Amino acid sequence: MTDTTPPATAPTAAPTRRQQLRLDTTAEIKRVALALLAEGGPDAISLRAIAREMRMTAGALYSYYATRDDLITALTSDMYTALVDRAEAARDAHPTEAPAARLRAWGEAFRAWAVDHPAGFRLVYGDPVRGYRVPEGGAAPEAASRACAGLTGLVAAAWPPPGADADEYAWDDFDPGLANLVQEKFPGLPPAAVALALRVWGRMHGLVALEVYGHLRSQTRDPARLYRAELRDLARSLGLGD
Amino acid sequence: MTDTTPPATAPTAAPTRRQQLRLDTTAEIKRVALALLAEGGPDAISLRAIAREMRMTAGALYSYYATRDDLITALTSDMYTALVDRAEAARDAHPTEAPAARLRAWGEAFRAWAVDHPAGFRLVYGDPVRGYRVPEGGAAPEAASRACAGLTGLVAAAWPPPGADADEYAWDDFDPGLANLVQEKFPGLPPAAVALALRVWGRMHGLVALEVYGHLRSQTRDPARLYRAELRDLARSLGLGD
DNA sequence: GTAAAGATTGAACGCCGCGTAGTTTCAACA
DNA sequence: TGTTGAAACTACGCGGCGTTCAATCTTTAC
Repeated sequence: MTDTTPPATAPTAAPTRRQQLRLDTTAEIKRVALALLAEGGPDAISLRAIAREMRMTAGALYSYYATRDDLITALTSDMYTALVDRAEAARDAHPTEAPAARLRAWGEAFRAWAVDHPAGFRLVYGDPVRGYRVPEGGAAPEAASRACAGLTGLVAAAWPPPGADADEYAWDDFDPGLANLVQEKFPGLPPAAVALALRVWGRMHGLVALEVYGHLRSQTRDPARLYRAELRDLARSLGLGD
Repeated sequence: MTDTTPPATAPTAAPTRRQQLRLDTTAEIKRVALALLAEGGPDAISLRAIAREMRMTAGALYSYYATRDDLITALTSDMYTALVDRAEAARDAHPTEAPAARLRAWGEAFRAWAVDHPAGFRLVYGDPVRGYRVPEGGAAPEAASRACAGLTGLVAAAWPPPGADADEYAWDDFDPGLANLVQEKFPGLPPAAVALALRVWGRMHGLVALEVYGHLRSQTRDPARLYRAELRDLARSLGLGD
């Protein structure tokens, strides 16, 4: 019964059973960490708590993540990517001919995700975990670029907006990566569109951040309604019909 | 030389030298805590760190604040009050006849304060310190009400806005305290104005929050310019001339 | 079947936090 | 001058954290 042993000619290509288990455990660590995050906020993510939840010891986790910050970084990337995925999907549920609907869908998805995952929102947009230092590169900046590009696309569909921006912007007013991405995907679009996209981002972010951090709930009982009105106003200000 | 000793008829009214020293120390504790906050963020506020800085021991601080949370509460109130003070002062530097200038001054002051005191901004609007539970009443909610009322006043000066809100709002859609305050200060103003004020708040908050948490600095090199444009747009959307 | 490689343990280290005693210092007051 | 009482100090207790390391168990490979 040993004649069918797979040839060891491709030591790295074969997904060994061991590697599979390793992947599963890695995924479970992240899943547990996210659950802890959702329950107790960013500070609840501790290696010991994760290990406790998984009936392991804290030291064992070091086989999977070299350090706690690496784990946090992975979590942040996952959350950010999930958020952008959801926003893009919501946007793409509407045809290109309905730019207003696409814009509003993006905004509503942004808020819905934040309300569904308040701790994730804090992880991505708020104070990171105590003692955590944000690394330079990685997947999180990539997700941010995706978000900016997506918003710029929504702005591009409405370009030029009615209130013509008298301000002049240059491409090097922005992050080179983002500028290149936009110039490539939307040729002919002026840099002022990126500025407008960032403002749109801020406008979508404001009410959601206030709500997630509990500052709206003590003032009004229906933040969703406020946000809907804000999005309607936003689309209108971009010259997109209702 | 003892005949001029102040009469001890008012034992509680006389600010004893001892009480004075106590007040001074209390103030110094807050000052040191704010310095730590500015340097190391909200999590840097610990009784031990404060005591270290003041060449004291942590236990001694318990003579001044019953618990750490009380100190945090006091700090938050101070910061929030300072923010609203600054916004109100900036607004009042312009005459009532220039509502657009008043609105923009409020917004610019809001951002300027946040950029000057990023840690304070996080303390007020972001994640509070680890393990800290926001108390029910106190000065912080009062400052929030002041902020809302101030914004409502700015909205009232532009009422009704051009894009007539078709939405109907009722007074009990909002916090009773805020509703009463607004009805008292601006009689005749419909509740929809409060909704608009909250949206204005969110709009001012969005870009500032992104900037303070570092999400804007990696995208553009001049957040102030974006914010200025946003405020201009905001005033325009309220029907206030430039 | 056995030996290598990997995964996991358990204990330990060092650090930090909040909060509570009991004791000592020292300035204000009579 | 002696008394008093607040403020500060020392010393704990308790808990949690990230991280390391030798030893042990388990799976894989030959």
